[in-house]
Amino acid sequence: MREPSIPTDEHSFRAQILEAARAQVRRFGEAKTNVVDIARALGTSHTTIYRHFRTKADIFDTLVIEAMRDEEEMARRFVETDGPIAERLEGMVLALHASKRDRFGTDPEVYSLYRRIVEERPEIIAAYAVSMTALIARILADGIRRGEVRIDNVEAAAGVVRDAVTVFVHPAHVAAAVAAGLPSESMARNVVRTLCAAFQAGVDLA
Amino acid sequence: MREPSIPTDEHSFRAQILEAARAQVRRFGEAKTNVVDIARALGTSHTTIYRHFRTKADIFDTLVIEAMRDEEEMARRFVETDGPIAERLEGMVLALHASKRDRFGTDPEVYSLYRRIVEERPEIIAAYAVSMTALIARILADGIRRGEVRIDNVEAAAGVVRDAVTVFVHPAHVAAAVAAGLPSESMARNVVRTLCAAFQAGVDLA
DNA sequence: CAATGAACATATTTCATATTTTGTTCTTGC
DNA sequence: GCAAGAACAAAATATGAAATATGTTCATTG
Repeated sequence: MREPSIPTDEHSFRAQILEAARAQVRRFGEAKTNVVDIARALGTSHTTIYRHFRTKADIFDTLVIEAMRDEEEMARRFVETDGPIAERLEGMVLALHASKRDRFGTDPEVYSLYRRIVEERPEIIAAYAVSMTALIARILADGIRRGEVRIDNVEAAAGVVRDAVTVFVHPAHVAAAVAAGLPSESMARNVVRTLCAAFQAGVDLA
Repeated sequence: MREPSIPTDEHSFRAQILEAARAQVRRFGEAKTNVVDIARALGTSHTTIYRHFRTKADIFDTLVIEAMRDEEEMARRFVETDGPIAERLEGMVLALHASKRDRFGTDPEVYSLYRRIVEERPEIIAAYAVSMTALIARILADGIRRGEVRIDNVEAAAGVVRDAVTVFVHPAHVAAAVAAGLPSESMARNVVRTLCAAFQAGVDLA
């Protein structure tokens, strides 16, 4: 047990490093962010940083993984809510989209760090996809229980939702859609409604 | 009228340049492909190339635009075929996916040129999206005529199909899916089936 | 003793300069 | 006269030395 007054307790100091790194990226961009500067911003030396993170890349990876966990948490709220699954799925997809759009608008530098890492670290996005598919599956299972939908293969149906809405949630697409001024919200709503209509009518999936 | 024996007739020479450029990219990659080398491969000087293309970027853009036109042509075959629209849409999406997967496998260097240009030239992909949406709309309209589906807003429905299958057709995603060894074909089939089930049951779209 | 920072080796980036490439213009030869 | 190439200016890129950043080791200090 460490003294609680010392703010360099393991977890909170890690969090401080991550926050400092994010602030640095936000203000100067990823390219101009180095470990020494992150350390200086915290009033320490870079060696100390390396006692908490293996490499600089590890810091950035953790930043992105945490952001994804936040998104999962946000998505989970729609799993744990009551109500028609059409509304919950729509809410979930729109929330995820809005969150990306927001990040892109308010923190472009941090967002482009996310984009780069998502692009070159497939295992991170694969894990995210697995979690998200599980959350969608839980909503769909609720729909079956509530008698709202008829689905013979919940796993496959969840995969369908995940794939069909990827274009509204994937960082690269969101950035492109914002730049192009597309009405992503209504496009996403249409897709989710169509999927739900299918599930209400019943689909046989492989 | 030029002499038919001379192979440097306007259209065919443009085509030759494009072919030489593609071959150069295929063998040495985009980075090591320059206009002088393309010219040398054709036994001419680079000045001659510039009489047919405004810039080097123009050559590459044309290469990509032609590839997209080929894809449109391929997709158009499914518009002009008879049969249940579920089969035609599925065939179209799987064909587009297979075509990308194929290019990626056999011509990785050329494929990565496509990817780069698609990423940084939104207007090219926007035009592609418009054409593709129109083709999808024609298939859906056929479905209405044949009494297979009930759709109040064909344009919106075509947009839904376009967005939902983007993940199986977009170069970046196809590359990632191949690398990850995902069963894209069956995933795509499931999405298309779900969409068709919805259209058969009837959907109201904004 | 346990955490920190100074000192260090290695990798990466930067910066100035040389070289290549792009795109244009002018000349040559048919 | 007109298509093609030589010659050229401007832009981009390669090169190599200097500077900076990353990651490790080890001595220090509280």
